[in-house]
Amino acid sequence: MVPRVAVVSPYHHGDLESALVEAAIALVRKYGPDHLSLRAVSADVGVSPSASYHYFQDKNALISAVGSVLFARLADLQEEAISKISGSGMHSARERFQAMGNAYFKWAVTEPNLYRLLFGGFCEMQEVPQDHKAWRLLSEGLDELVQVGLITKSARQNGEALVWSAVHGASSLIIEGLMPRQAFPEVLKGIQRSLGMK
Amino acid sequence: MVPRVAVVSPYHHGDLESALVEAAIALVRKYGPDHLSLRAVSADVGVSPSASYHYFQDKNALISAVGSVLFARLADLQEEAISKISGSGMHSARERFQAMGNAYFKWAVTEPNLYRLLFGGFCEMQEVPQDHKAWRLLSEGLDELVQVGLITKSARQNGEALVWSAVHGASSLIIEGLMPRQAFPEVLKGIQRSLGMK
DNA sequence: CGTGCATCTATACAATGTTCAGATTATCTG
DNA sequence: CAGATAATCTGAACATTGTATAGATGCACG
Repeated sequence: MVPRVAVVSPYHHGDLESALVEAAIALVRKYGPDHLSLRAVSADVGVSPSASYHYFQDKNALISAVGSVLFARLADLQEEAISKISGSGMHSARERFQAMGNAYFKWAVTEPNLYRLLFGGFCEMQEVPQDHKAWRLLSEGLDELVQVGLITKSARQNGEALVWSAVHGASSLIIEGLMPRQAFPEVLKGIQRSLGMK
Repeated sequence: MVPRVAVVSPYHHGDLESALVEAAIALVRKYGPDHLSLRAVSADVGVSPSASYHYFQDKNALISAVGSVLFARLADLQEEAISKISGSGMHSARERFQAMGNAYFKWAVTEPNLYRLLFGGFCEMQEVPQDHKAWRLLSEGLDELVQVGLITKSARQNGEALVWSAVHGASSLIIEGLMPRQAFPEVLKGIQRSLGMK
């Protein structure tokens, strides 16, 4: 028997669930989604591998939890980028729209492993999140472009699909090395042409 | 010196390298890129797990080999779809262009696991060379649109980036369940608007 | 104070990637 | 055509992984 004195780390962690998620994010960030190990996550938190099964059914469940956290954070980054541009005219509306796309792309290239986990089929995201912040931001951004008269109402219709597809596609192809980084601004211009933006 | 034809010998396989690649493709197709097992691949071919290390440095090398095979096959499918549309007028040029995008998308939705392996960061791919069939088809398709007068020369500039980004992005988002299938035709329309296509 | 319950540990098991020594066969040399 | 040499494959081994099960631990509450 080991003499048991005052233990530094308590038996009950207190907030193990989110601690596991954060540790998983850190490990995916470093080594990629396919090299995420439940045991390494648990060890980083200072807990036995079995402990995580109290909060997540299996490894996939943890990954899915990571996915929704990351998706929310990406939306936060976009919102932050938008909020830095004030004004209500045509100029600032366009800049806000571009800032949204740039924030998305910037996150992809600075955190390719997190991006892969989020959009690479690792986490099961079943529903089309119409009320998700990311979708709301895009939708409201398009609405603003209509309101300030930069695009027509008919060009705006279903604009979300084209915009998200092009921005996501370019980000994905670029971080996988299939396209040069310099292509992204061109894609942004193409999106605006597609919307008939002046 | 050249390895000879496949004489059915229990010990020497004859064409193990490509047999491993084909078996890997079949397994990825079924179970996804992250559940590909070297041992299962070897077992399917009827060979010891160690045998594959004579042809591939490690699991990643096999996956990368699978990747370039798949990329070539995707291009073949696109070429086949294009070749089914004859004629040299504006109408057939547009149809060929659309057929290319549709073939890409169709492959993505019918083989999501292969698509994920190819574009999900599993295989280390270098920047797609200008002389790759997939790039050539896209490039020539855009050139044809200019030649028949469907788009202007200036709108065509760097059109590859926007087209590939949008088609790839839509395919990716749709197979991951983030976008409804029905959004793809809208994206195709958006691409044509972006090119100023009549 | 002690009883119940949520939380965490220990142990075990099968599967995986990978290495290495050796067995088996094909090919070449004399 | 025989024997040597190189190419190809096997077998066993090791560390690491996800996960299941049984038991230990400590908190809240009677």
